[in-house]
Amino acid sequence: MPELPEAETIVRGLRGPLEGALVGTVRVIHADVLDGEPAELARGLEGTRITRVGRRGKNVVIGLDSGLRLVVNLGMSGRLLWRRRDDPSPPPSHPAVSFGLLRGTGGDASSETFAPGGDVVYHDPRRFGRIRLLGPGAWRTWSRGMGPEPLAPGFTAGVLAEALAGSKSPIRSWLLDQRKVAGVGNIYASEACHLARIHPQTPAGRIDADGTRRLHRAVRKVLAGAVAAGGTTLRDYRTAEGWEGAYQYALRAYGREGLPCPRCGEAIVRVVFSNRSAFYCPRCQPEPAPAPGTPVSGSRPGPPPPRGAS
DNA sequence: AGTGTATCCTGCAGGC
DNA sequence: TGCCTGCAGGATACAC
Repeated sequence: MPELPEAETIVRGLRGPLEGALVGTVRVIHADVLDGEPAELARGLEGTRITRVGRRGKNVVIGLDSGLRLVVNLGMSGRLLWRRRDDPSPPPSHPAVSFGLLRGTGGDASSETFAPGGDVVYHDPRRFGRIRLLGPGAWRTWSRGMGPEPLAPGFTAGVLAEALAGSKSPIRSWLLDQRKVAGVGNIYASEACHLARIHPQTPAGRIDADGTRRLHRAVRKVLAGAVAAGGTTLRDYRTAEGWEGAYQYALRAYGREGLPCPRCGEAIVRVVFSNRSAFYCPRCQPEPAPAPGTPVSGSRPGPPPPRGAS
């Protein structure tokens, strides 16, 4: 579910209430979302101070004054909700983990007093999400295993071109690989390909220089636009405050099978590969030219050529 | 290096 | 209304 824009929106909503607060009691309702043991999580969190809330790819990262980081991957249906103590709305229906927060109420550093401020609730009906507590070394290893942040200044068209080179993977699948670029999921992969006028099954390494520039611009424009809209709510996603995003109204291709392409009016097509749907416009995003040596599509020349014939 | 399949789960929409 | 099937924003392991 949540991709980079959704994680970013959640992070922005959590910063105010979380940064500077002390973690109170940790409750684990469904231990299967944890990487470790519930007691381990409680030991690592309780009594520590949250120093900053950030993001890496699709993951929400909560930094603690102990040097540990709580890394939350929301999977398909995860939500990270902030609930004030006096929130009258019904509690989340599928809490998996929650922890209370204590806020300073005054006094100097040695006599500071704290009061309960509310709860952070990790809600996840399908429980595909993962919560892990990483020390500095494990964090570095984990973060280095992930590709560049597509909205960071360092992610240039040149960087993208270099990463694409040599890959035979369809560009939609390539974009979903978190080791290549961090944070792109199935919605924004389809959207970026549409905006860049690149067929989702184009081999990544065969996108030319102009196509690479278009794709680079498209990835950033789509992600930044979705961040500005507060993310895309199709069903599960909510902000930290429980609100829906608005980018679903701006989608150009994803989920729009049979509807007109906003650019040319042709009906959007859905194709399934690598077990996931991709949506594209067959007119704006033409089939990639066949690789050199590939027989022309449609001609079935009977028996394949003998081995070594080429 | 790639692809397809299965797996982890629940909820929801659609067909009958 | 109930039952069934298929589908869903992710990540990973496996066989080929």
